[in-house]
Amino acid sequence: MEVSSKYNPQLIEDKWYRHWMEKGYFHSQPDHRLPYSIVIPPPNVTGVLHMGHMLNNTIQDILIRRARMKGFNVCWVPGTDHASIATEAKVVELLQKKGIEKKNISREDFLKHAWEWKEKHGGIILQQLKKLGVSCDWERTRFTMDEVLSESVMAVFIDLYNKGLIYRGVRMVNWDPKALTAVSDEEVVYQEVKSKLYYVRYKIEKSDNEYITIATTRPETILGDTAVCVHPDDERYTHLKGKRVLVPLIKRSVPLIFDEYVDKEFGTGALKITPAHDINDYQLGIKHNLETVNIFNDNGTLNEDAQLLVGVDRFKAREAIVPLLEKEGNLVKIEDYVNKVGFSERTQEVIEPKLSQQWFCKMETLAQPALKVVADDIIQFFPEKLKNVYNHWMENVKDWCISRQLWWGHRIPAYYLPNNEIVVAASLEEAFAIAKEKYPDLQLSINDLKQDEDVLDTWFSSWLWPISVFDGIRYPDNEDINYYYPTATLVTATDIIFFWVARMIMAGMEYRKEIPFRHVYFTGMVRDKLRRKMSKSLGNSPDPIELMDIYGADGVRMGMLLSSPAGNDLMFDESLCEQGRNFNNKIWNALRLLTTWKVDDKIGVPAASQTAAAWMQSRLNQVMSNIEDDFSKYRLSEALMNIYKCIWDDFCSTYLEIVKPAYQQPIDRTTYQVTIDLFAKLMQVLHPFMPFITEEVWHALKGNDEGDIIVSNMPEVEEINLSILNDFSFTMQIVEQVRRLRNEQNIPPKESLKLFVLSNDKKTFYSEVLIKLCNLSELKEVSEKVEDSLSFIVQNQEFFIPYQAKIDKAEVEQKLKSEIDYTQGFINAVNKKLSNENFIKNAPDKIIELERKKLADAIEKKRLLEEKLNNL
RNA sequence: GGGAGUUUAGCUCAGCUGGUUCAGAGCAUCUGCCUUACAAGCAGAGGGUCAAUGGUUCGAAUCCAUUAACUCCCA
Repeated sequence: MEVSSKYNPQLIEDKWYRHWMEKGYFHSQPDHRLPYSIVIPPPNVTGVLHMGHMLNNTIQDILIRRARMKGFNVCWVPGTDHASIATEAKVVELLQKKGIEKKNISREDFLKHAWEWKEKHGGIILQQLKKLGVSCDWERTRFTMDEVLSESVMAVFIDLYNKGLIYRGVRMVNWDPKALTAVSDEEVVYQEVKSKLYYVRYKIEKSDNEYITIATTRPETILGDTAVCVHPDDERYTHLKGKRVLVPLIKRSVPLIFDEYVDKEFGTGALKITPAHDINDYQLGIKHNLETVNIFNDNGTLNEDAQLLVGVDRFKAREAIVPLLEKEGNLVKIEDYVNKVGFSERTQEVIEPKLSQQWFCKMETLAQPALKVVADDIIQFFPEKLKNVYNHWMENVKDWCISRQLWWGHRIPAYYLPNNEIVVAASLEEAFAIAKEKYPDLQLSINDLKQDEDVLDTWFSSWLWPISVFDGIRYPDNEDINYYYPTATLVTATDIIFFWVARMIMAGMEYRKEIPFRHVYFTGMVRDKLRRKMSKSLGNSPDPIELMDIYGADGVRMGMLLSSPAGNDLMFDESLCEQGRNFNNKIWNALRLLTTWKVDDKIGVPAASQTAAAWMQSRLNQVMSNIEDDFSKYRLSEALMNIYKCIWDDFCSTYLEIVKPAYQQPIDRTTYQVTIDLFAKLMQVLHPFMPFITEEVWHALKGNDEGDIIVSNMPEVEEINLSILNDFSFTMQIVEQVRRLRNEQNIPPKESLKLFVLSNDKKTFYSEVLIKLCNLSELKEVSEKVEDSLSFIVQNQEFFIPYQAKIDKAEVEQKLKSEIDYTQGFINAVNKKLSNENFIKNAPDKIIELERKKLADAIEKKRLLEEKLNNL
């Protein structure tokens, strides 16, 4: 049969994915086996597949497939989250294109459009993931707004409210004037921007012509100033104690206050205070009992209370106020300045600190158990260093603003009564029943109850994910949750350690009294090779689907994994995928070689093949044992590199070259079978990394009767014969020397050579392997040096190849001399060490013994080199 | 401003509780090969003052201190 010399992934990947699905291998039900479960970090319904998902899901699939082959009952739950802000923004935009304004339609109509959008676009990313080969249990696909998950969110809200852990209050929140909603502290991204520092003078009230000059980056907020503050120790201002100042333009009289909060060195040492529009000012306002003047509308324009520039956008106002101040003569100067400004992660809009009524979740009591399980290593982080980050946040945790002024999401189950009391309940009817009982005098009708207009932060559903996907909130004792929880490993990105990981742990401890996962594997950020984040706007992110078309899913999986230790950013480069593709091709060609072999039952096993098989078996076991260790430490790229080298170098370049029969010659039955078994085992070890090609090769090797590799049993580590490994490695060192000399002397591989060994205290090597790999016509021991030959030394054993060499005597002499020098230097160093009394006294015997052996070996080596030099 | 982390070959990274010739791997580079599985390949080679300085030690890439550069988190 003619098989292409180039591997073509297109032909097989879809086929095997369909096959696995048809066989139902991805689906899991609780049974007697040990469970191994993972919940996917739910991608956002607005998203399309990007390189971060590729990395994250490749890792999960590797863990899942390996666990499956190790006999666990494996369950990987896929799903998506509803992404309040992002989705609402998309839907608003879509409606705008159709000429519909959100404010002109009802909540119900808006939600209809949103659901429509979700049904149409929400599943794209999961479909795309299938091409990558992910073995998720698709029958369990969940969405954070599914009925089960929504009811879970409601139940948790009500429960926490009843426990007093959820409250409503006026706080300074991060307001997104574009999305018209509050966002949490974690959703604010601080970035350095070039701005200006404006120096403005405020007149001292009841003085003739005395002023105090402040510095500010936000002159438009002057209109909301209710104080000016200086440091109590600042001598420049002590004489102003008890005075009041006049706010420019509006001439509002405000107190001059003294507080240590002020940095004397910054600007003029005098700070204007706007409690409604800055978090620090707000706190000072409370402390000093200041008035609060809110000058902004929700959309960031100035309101009536600003008195000036009413209706003007805050950034326009910043420009517009300058000439006004100038005209009034109170603008002292303007300087260039760089400061950090908070942007909304979702809309990129500059965040406006704003006082508003919001719902909060108290964190402190929830944080305690969550801190402890990580501190005690009941949950382990990979890499461990992220424990620090986690602890630091948890120890300083602030209450979580959980309300969002949006429609798409879980509507807060709080109902307001005409007397301004609040009832929290799962439904209007329940709330009504409670209200009636609580306030019988009110004569309530159900229409008197008004539900809160806001929805909950998306993370308020995500933090329940490991429980709610198994319906463990509504039915805490159901079979699924009891079996699959806690999950094995969470694979996620470092940047959502607070958003998500920390809160999931809190929710787990609160609602299951148990951790949600044992291990957390943090992936880094996928960057381009210039270390820039991959982003749509930079256009530096390759399209994953296209990549898989070019290199195959297996190739891309390898590319993702090659250089991504846990927690490290991954500098992605397409050439990594190319390496993956090349590896696939290598495997493919090894398979092609096997298919060309004719088996002859009559021939015996050649000695070289027997040796090669024994060695390869030990070697494979050694590699598998290393991989076992790698996995226990989540060193996945190391594990992949180990199997990569084992297949390419050990199996293909060495083993196959030894057992390969001469051209058109048959192979013996035993070697053939051993080779197939070895190859199949290698495929099993590789399968979690490269599911498609390994399934294909497995079937080509074993036919279809032995089942599929995906559900085969991962081979166990068996005996590792170290003496075979050592002797073989010595043998290969000899092979390398012979090849090197061939290279140097331009001796073609087809020309056979003789090799003579000087028989002194000889080390064991495999002559049959030497004969085959070096193309030797003769290999024998000699008692004396061989004249007219090429010679080399391996581990103090001298070898000769009779050959009329074209040798540059001077060059060889030079080389030998420098090697002798190096060896002498080494001898001196070891001697010095050994003659040091303190070394002999303090070092362990084992080390001293080693040093003595090093010395003896080096002396012998030097003797041989000198001999060689003399013989030239 | 507070905290954490990183710095080893051209690139991306290993190097555990100091001790084998410990300075490693993959890729890239160079040289020679279309050797009947594979040029997406084969064989071989070169390449590093382990960021800098000082200290501890018989012995430091590894431990400590200081400095520098970069990265991230928090305010």
